[in-house]
Formats: sequence, structure tokens, C-alpha cells
Amino acid sequence: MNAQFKKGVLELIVLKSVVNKDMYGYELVEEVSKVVDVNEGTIYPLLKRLTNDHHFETYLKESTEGPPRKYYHITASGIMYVENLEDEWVEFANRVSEFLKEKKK
Amino acid sequence: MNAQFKKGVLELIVLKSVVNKDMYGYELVEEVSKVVDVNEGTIYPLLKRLTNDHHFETYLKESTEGPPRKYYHITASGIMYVENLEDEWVEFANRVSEFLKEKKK
DNA sequence: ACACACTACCTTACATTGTCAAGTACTAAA
DNA sequence: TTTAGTACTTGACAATGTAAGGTAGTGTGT
Repeated sequence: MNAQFKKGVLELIVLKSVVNKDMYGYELVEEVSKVVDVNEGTIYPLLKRLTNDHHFETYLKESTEGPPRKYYHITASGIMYVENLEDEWVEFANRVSEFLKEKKK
Repeated sequence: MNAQFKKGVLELIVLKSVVNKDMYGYELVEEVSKVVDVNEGTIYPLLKRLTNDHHFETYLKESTEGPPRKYYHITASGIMYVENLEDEWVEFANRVSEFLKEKKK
């Protein structure tokens, strides 16, 4: 899978995943992997960035299946950010699709 | 416009543009700009990369409107490469669109 | 003749983001 | 007690787009 295509889009997928319910990192790796190939080394730094930018708040919770989980909760700022990001993606993808369709004629 | 979304996609747009007819750099900057914002500093290094990878061959041609133009012609290798890249992009964009649609429910 | 705008190309320093590989540590099953 | 699965972290690296600057040819207006 082309690594470049994912740039910026993984952020969108992670944010959208967390909008509905708080999730922890390892869970997100699996969730995002259903859409596009991704590995831990990509997701954890991304979560840290989004937290530093105040789009996420975090809290720890014990687990019976391993070490404590760090849960991510989206903030009001995160909500605004993801809505804007989604609009941008849709607009971008549509423009590219239109271009490719034109070229096919 | 989100700079990250463009990663890899500009390459696709440039390649697709040159499939039909040979084009020169400055012309490509304007062509690609119709689809997504882009500047010269992005396109010229990209053209060089694709030429180094033997996806393009180049030749110079005089112009009455300014300095000589460097034309880019796609090679057989370039054709194969762009077809594969387009398939990957379509597959990728569909997966992301599906995911976003799911989240909307 | 001179300045300016437009065409056309190139390059360097930089920022961002994804990959790979390694490491830490807890729980449970073989 | 070794192994597998869960869970988080980090550092060195690669790829690609951006910004800003430079060089040079052609044509227009003053």
C-alpha cells in the first residue's frame, strides 16, 4: 500500500473513530487497520501529536488483559478540527476523482 | 489546502497529464494547479525524480515566448507505473470513503 | 535604452508524517 | 518458566511537499 497516500488521512481516520466513543491506542491500531494498513509506530506518535494540540484528552484505566490502557477522549477543539478535516478530504478526493474521470475520456 | 493529502497524489496527477501528450514543466504547474494548489518548487523536483526513475524521457525545444522548454515524454515503464498508481489511489480513496460513510450512520 | 512583466527552469533549507525496529511491562496459558 | 498476547513508547530514517530565492529569455511601455 502506497505510504504517501496515507499522509494526513490516518489522522482523519483516528479522529473520526474517537468521535463516537473513547478508545485506547492499541484498540485504535486495530480499528484503523481495518481501513488501511498501519502499524503501532505510526499511531502512537499521532495520538501524542493530537493530544499536544488539545484535540484529545487522556486518562488511564486498568485492564484485566494486560497493562493499563490510555484512553483518548475528543475535545470540543477536536470536534471542530475533525469536521473541517473531513470536509477538506472529501473536497480533495472529489477533485482528484473528477480529474481522473476527465482523463479517461 | 491540506498539504499532507497531496503526498503521492501530485505524482499521479502529473503522470496522468503526460500520458496523452508531452508537456513541459511550467505547463504542468498550471495543469496540476487546476486540480489542486501547487507551486513550482514541488513540480520541478518531482519531474526530476520521475525522470531519474526512467518513467519520463526529456528533450528541449525552443520557444518564442521565453527560454527553451524541457518537454517530458512518458516511457513504457511510466505507463505501467501510472496505471498501477491509479488503481492504488482509487482503492485507497474508496476505502476511506466507505469508512467515513459508515461513521455517518 | 531601461524597467517591468511574463515565461521557464532550478535549487536549498525546512516541516511533516509514516515506517521499521527495538524495548518495556503486564497477564494468562502451556 | 517460557511463550503469546496485550499495551505503550521511542529513535533513526525515508519520502514528499513548501517557501523562498536565483538565473535567464522575450516582449511591452516609457
